[in-house]
Amino acid sequence: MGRVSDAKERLMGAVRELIWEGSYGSTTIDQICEKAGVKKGSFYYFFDSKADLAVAAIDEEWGRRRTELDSLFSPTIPPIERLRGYCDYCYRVQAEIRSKCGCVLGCPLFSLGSEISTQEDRLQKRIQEILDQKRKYLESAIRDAHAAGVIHAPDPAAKARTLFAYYQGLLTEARIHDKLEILGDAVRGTYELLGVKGTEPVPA
Amino acid sequence: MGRVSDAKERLMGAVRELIWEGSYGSTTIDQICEKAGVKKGSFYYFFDSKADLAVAAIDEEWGRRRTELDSLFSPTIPPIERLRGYCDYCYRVQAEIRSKCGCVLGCPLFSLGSEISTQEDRLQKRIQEILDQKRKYLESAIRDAHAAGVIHAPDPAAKARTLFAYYQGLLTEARIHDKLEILGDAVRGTYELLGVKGTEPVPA
DNA sequence: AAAATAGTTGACTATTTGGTCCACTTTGAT
DNA sequence: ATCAAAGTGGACCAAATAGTCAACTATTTT
Repeated sequence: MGRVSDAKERLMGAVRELIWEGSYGSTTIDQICEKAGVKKGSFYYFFDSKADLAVAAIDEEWGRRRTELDSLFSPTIPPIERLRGYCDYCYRVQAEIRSKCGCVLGCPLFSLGSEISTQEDRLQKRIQEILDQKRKYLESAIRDAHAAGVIHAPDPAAKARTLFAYYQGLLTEARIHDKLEILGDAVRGTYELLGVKGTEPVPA
Repeated sequence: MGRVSDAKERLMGAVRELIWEGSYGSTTIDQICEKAGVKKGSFYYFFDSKADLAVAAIDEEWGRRRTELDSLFSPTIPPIERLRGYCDYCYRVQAEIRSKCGCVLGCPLFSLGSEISTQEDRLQKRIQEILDQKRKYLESAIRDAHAAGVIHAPDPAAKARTLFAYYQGLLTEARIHDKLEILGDAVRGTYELLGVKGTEPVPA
């Protein structure tokens, strides 16, 4: 089968880091190659373009994230607990990245999706799909919470869209302001938004 | 006083459009000059760099937006009405841009801020400041609403952060998915998030 | 061991890009 | 009318960038 190599994986890792820490537009193929320790010839042996690499890199990463989310959103966990656990998870991820890179970086998919929304069609499509899948986790937790009578959410899909927008907004604000504390509001915001019973304002 | 020119303004307009329609990283100085109908020599006569131009362009635009927001958030308007009016305004702006450019483009500041968060310090600072100012409109409407007894929000700053994150999340989703309808949820989301009385779920 | 497969390398090209320079032109003020 | 300030044009440069290619090397299969 000829010689084997992990250059492909190194390239995917490199582009992920560079885009997340900087931006898609500001990362060059030369930079990616240097970070991955791979020559340009090899880059073009594996990929056709930066966009092509980005798609592969995102897919690979999503595979990993998905299993983490599967366990965070396990139906064995009470639905509101799942959301709380997800908030904690996001906080932990950002805290980790900050201690490693010195910056809060937010959600790589959301930032990238926003950046290239009018360019790179293939990449954009993939990002949309993955974000849609992520929203499903929230939707199902919300539906279960409604079924359990913990919240009132007759339209779980709509609620999930709202909650998802809020989460992504928070993460992006955390990136823009480089402030981890911003994410500290996530759980409270979730409860407010869903009107979780027991934490509601005292009715007037 | 020598000759006068609007080349400076044309450059600011051009960079705003290019960044909004594409991204900061993908717009080049040559492109900006071409769109503005200005030669590079003149560009560098007025500005030191792309980042320098971007700061000026943002400031200029913010001056205009601010007066619009001032009237949308006039204290003479009932607070919840202000928020509803703002949602409508956002929708109109996006609908307009879509019919002009063919795409929903979201909030230029938020997208830009997310893109360059780890680069271009001066620009980033300015974006943070303006976003902070925008949040103040929400904060004051929320405070007034609380005072009027229309909502329960003992910490208006916190509520404003939550609502702002939600709005920005929605706008960015609208950009990412190029879907205007996403913004149709804004008013409902606002009411849910603030627990506006009269639209609350029936208590169990 | 040979052959086929898989991956590497670095030198190379063409283009784009940011940035400079300065002679030139237009305009308002005197 | 003239002079200085304000702005323009475009040639020019160096560096960065995307992308190509053919010769080379390492590994597995037969």
